[in-house]
Amino acid sequence: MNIFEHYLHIITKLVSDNKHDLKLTNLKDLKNVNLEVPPNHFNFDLSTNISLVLAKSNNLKPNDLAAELKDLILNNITHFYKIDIAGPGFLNIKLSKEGMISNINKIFEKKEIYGSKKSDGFYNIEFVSANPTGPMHVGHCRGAIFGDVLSNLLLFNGNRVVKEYYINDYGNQIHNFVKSVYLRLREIKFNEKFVIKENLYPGEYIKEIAKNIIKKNKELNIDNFDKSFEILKKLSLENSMSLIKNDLKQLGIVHDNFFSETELVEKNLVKRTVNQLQSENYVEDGYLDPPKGELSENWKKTKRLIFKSKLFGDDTDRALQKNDGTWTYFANDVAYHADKINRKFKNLINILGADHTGYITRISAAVSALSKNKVKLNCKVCQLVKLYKNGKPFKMSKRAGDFISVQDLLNEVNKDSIRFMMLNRSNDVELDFDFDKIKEKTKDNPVFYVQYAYARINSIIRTIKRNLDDKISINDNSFSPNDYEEKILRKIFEWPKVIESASYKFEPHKIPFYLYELSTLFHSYWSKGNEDKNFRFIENGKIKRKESLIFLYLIAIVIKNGMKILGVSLHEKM
RNA sequence: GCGCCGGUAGCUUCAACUGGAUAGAGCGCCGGAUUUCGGCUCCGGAGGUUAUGGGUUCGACUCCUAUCCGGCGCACCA
Repeated sequence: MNIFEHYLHIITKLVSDNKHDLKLTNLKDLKNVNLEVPPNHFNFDLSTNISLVLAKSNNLKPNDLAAELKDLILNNITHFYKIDIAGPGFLNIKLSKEGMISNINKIFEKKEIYGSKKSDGFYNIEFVSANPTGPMHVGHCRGAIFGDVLSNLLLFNGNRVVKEYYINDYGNQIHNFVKSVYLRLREIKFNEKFVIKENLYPGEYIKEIAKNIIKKNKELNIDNFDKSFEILKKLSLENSMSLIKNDLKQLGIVHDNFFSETELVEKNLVKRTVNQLQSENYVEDGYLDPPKGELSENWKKTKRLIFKSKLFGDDTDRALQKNDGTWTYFANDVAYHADKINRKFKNLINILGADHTGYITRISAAVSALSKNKVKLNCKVCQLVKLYKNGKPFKMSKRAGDFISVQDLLNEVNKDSIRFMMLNRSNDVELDFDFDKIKEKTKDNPVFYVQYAYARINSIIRTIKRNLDDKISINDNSFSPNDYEEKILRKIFEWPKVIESASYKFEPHKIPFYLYELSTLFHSYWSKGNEDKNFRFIENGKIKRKESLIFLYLIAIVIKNGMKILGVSLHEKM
């Protein structure tokens, strides 16, 4: 239920039914007509550019057409009671009491699904996919939360969504990781000193993993690295994945599916995918262009299988094989995406960190080639997070090899604050994450501010001995909102629009922004009661005006729906 | 050098509903309210050539183009 869509449909139908009277011969631009929120100072509920759009294609003066449309609309739509013509020919519309009541009652019926828009997409969202070589660090956090909330958003609209984690458990990094565990094991068992060398993982957590492995596998033979590699790999990965899953869990994130790169290779999916592309002439045995940047001395022109991603707008073709003939990371990833396509997803979304931007074109090219342009891959990039504490950049002064982990973050601030703040900015811009601000109980801390609004509402509801779950509706026409309530109502009506635009553009940050604005309106209304006793909600333990009760319920519904999508908890008391 | 992202008020903060009206918030600054249903809350004010030049049109922060500044990326790594 979106009143903008609803009335737009009614208005355009009305106009096209009356096109002769209006002397409209050309209605092809009707699809460009929109119904929006008018700028604040106009004090109207709806605004449409219909006369501007239609005047142009019909050679009429916008203001003349506007005058005729105004009468037509007012005479036919009982939910509207006043229309002004503004600026070059905008129609600003005010809802009638009947219109308000009808829409408010619909919200009370919808309740926890108010704002959702019925869709039937089938999405695969791949996010986090942190290398399984240790616990998660801050860099993963933003993308993790972004992916999770985007999933919630799409689910809210009724889509089917699979949240997926691609485990990069193959290749050199894993080899180095397992080697590090191996050396730590020997350190424990044979007292051999662990020497930090290039490519080895020095972090303390490796010791923990090693201890863990020993504890559970007393008989484990570690005389020879190559011989025990496979079993060690398995044990090490189990450990690191459980670290990661624990981090995710504490952030409130649960994936539906973990997809292993090793399995992909073992099941021969890479070879099959490459064959498929080869038969369609997208893969050939050839030579790569030299690298574009500084010429490296290591670069040699050698023949190998390459994917012709230039055909899909990439600036160079991409290698599928390394010098030694094994598959590149990219080749495996292409196979992985082929598998996603085979699983019949209609929409693929990858959430990436800023350092993977350069990868987007080639993997998108691969998806286009594999699906014959039928499946769309959307890559959303999360920019860097900069941590601040006491006004200064926050760095952990631990010894080399350690980094700021998700655990470090969770030791400072709770999951709710992290989630809200990580989303309180567009994914396209760098984000400053300020520890001090998040702990404040002030308006500066958006999480607190929104949660506080909800707690205040609950306080009132408690005082008058009602419950937010009570059924409520408007049953008579004496309903008469004041100025504050009209503003709040407009904001409430905007909610479905926020959801639509957030899900259409994959921009969940619009939700925290919106909730903050809604909370501002509420706190402002509340404070009016300090100034002027007439604006207090309660007198002698009873609600004074039934209108205010309606609005408290409306705000609570929307805050609740919004925070549920964000995965941030609310409290009745704080 | 090439590619991607960004450049909006004094600001190491950002919004602007996929081309609409007088470009909005926050911080800071100036002024005011408040012995409360629930606490650092509220109201008002000043502050702008949207990085710069050109173009597209009834209309541009938004699209095109050139330039400048900042970030990230440019492997046979993952």
